Amino acid sequence: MTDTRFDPSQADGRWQRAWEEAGIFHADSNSNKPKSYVLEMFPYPSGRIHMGHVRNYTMGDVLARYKKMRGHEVLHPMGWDAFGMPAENAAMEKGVHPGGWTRENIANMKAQLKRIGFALDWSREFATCDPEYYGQEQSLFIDMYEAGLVYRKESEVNWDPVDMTVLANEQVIDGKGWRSGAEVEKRKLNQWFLKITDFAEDLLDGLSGLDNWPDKVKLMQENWIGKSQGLRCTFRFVDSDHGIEVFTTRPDTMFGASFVAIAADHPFAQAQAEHVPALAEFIAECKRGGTTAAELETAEKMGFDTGYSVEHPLAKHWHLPVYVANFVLMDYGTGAVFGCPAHDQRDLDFARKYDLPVTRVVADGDETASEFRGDVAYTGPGRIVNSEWMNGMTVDEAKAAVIAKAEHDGWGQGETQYRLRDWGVSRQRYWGTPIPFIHCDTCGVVPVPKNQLPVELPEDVDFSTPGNPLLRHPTWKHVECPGCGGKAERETDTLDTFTNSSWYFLRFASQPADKPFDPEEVAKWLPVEQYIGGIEHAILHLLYARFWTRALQRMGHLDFAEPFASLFTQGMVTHETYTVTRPPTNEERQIFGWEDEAAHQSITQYLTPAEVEKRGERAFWIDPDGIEREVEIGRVIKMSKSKKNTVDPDNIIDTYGADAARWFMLSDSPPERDLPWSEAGIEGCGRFVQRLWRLFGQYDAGASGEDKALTRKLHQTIAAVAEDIEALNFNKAVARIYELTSVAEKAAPSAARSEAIAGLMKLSSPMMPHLAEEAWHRAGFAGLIAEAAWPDHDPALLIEDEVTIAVQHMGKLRDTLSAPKGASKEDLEALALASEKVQRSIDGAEIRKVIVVPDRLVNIVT
RNA sequence: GCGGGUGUGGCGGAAUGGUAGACGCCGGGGACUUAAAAUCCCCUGAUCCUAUAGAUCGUGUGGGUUCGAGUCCCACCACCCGCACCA
Repeated sequence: MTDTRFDPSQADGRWQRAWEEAGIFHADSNSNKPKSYVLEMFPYPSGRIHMGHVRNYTMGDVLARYKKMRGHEVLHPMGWDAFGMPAENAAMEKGVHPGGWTRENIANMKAQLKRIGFALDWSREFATCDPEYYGQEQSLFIDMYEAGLVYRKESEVNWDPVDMTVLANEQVIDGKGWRSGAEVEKRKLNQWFLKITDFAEDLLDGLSGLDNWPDKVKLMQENWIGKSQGLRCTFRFVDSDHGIEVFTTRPDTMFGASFVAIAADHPFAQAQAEHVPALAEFIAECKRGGTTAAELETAEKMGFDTGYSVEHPLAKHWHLPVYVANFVLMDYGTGAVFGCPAHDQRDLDFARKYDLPVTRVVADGDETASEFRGDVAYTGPGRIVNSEWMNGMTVDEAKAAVIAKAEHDGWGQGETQYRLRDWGVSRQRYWGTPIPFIHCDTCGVVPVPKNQLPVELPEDVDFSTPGNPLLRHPTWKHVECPGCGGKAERETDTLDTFTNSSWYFLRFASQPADKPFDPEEVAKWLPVEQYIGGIEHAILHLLYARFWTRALQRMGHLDFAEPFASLFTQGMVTHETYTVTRPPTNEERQIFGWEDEAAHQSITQYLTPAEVEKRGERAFWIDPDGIEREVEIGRVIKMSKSKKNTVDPDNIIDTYGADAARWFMLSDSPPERDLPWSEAGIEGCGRFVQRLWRLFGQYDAGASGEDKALTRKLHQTIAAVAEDIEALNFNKAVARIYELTSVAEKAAPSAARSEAIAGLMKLSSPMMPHLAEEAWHRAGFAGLIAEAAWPDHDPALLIEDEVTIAVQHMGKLRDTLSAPKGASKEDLEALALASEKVQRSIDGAEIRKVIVVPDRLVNIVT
């Protein structure tokens, strides 16, 4: 290795070994230093590390290394969210075992992570598919059951009648199973649920204390929990004691009601369907199509008139028709609503379609007419009109009045509802945590005794036939009942993988063999000081983790409620897409049957960045026949296999080294925004690594002499980089380091310059640790820079003594002047008026006002 | 449909209501070299122009508040993300 070029292929591995041998990233829970727990969302072992992982873990790594330099004892662990569907898909497609496939992926990805030089405590590594982990999860699940937080109920799933399996929403494409292509049915199964709704109010309240969470995440969780206050009331069938219970958040619009609508799976609809074939058919129609909220709500509004009528609670003689409607959800409220078309868009769409009355009951400004025109509902505030005794009230007054009347007259009561639903955790799949329960004809549902945990997954499973392998396994499910000793069967559902990620951060802090965690050890590290991950987890994962932590607190396992003190959600790594349009090959013509068709004379395919040669603004591809074709450069979008716009981190590290890749991940884009990957960008980072290396080589311990300007710049940079890293503004810290590098390069040799160079080694070491170690060592410093202290800065040097004053005339910049820091307003005004350029602009006009902002600006108003 | 976000040069972006474009990339010009690579230096928002100077315009669109708006307010447009069995 020569001194003029930094060689990452040698240095990276050498320093990674040095760190490992010195064990400097092992977190010592008995240390009396202040503790920092830095955590990035652990990866699913899909096979290869992708750039999104690199970005995520580089951010956490910079913070972890920085905290260590600031004298903290840092816990920075890594593990594997190892259960999930891709492993079962691989088993079906490639005939491999999900466990073997997963273990192999973990080994590969771990090797990849190690090459990037992350400051991780690998001694705490685990995978959620380890029986030592999921066995403890089973134990916690049983605790939750005993605490009344687990229950079973019927719930609908997507059922593929050909593959005989439950499908995830993402496996349902246009209402059909992704593999079989069969029409997906909705089927009811008895499933396990966690009572997250018990904590709805608590989870909502807790958000206000999360000062270091992004507002957008808190807002999304707030909307997800969806607290609303309203009225639950009964609309009685005409001449009957029975009725339909309705929940509404708009009791103020009750006099505008024109129909009652119930969900397709509402008990009354179900009961009627038994003797009304047309209704049964309508309900079946509603059941076709997807189950996702987006699909339900964008579907065309459809209704079925049951022929029944109900009495309006405020006017018995007033009868409303009862419809079954596809836009009413059984999961929310009571599964029934009253429709007030004038003031709700969905109700209006429905009323117009079925020609129902539309009556205005809230004034839209001066518009009070009872007849409502147009197809846009009025949902704003206003006075109540056309509503008998409520006329003139505000919306809020009317809400309170109706609730009070309902409670007084006994036909309803005020109620708080949440949009949040209980969490269905049953999955009819193999590769997950087995639910530790046993079904006995005599004793019912019985938990597996804790001394029999873990309930391990059987290894000998077969994926060649459809259905859940646990259900089909010849022996696994047959057990003795722990209660009566009779014949019984294991539960064959497994837990949703979100349960695995709902407490892993506790297990990193403490992993005893005989219990899920040791509360005292956990208390030393938790809550996580900084959690970093993708915005896609803003709701589900983060809400479930908050829920588990609260549940564990309620059960006495923990004494805190919030797991993550600070949260940061980073953006995605994106890349251009490349497509080429070419004639089909003979083989393709045969496959698609296009031998003679003129219509199919070309095929458009995606190309990977590696296949494309870029020349300036254009791009080209040599096809298999050696013909060069122009490539169309498409939009910059998230890296994904299907669009082939991915870049493999291993290739980047081979070419540029780990530090260049890390530097790129931190440069330019703010961390919360998307980062567009480009070849030019990584090349620039590679050049900067070498540039720093040359500068570091000029460190001279024997140099003497001052350089006040450089020293000032160094101290300003130390303070700014620290501030930027703590705020996770890595792109700004990077810009600061570029600036100091440029200044130091140009400075003449001096003791101050050597100090600046040594300072730069430290400032850049969290980002480019291998380069920094190598330079530190070459400069003759003892020890590892990873263990060095962050440099101090002198606050006095942060203040400039000369400032530039902008001079404006009517808000437009006319001149800039230099003035001493802290100059008086009078002096600045005089200085500004003395400017020839300013005088030319004023051109003799009368000066009406002069605004002076000390140390910044003078604005002259004429 | 509901919820959340983003929008500034050719590109990524910077800017406590106070000099818009820091820093990086791309591009152009030059130095060094037999040459190339590497490196270094200079220029680089648009338009006008009598060109080392000067003027006008310019932060998605249209309004507003203010001495002064990328930043605050109102309305709109475009794009992206999430929507409960993907992780």
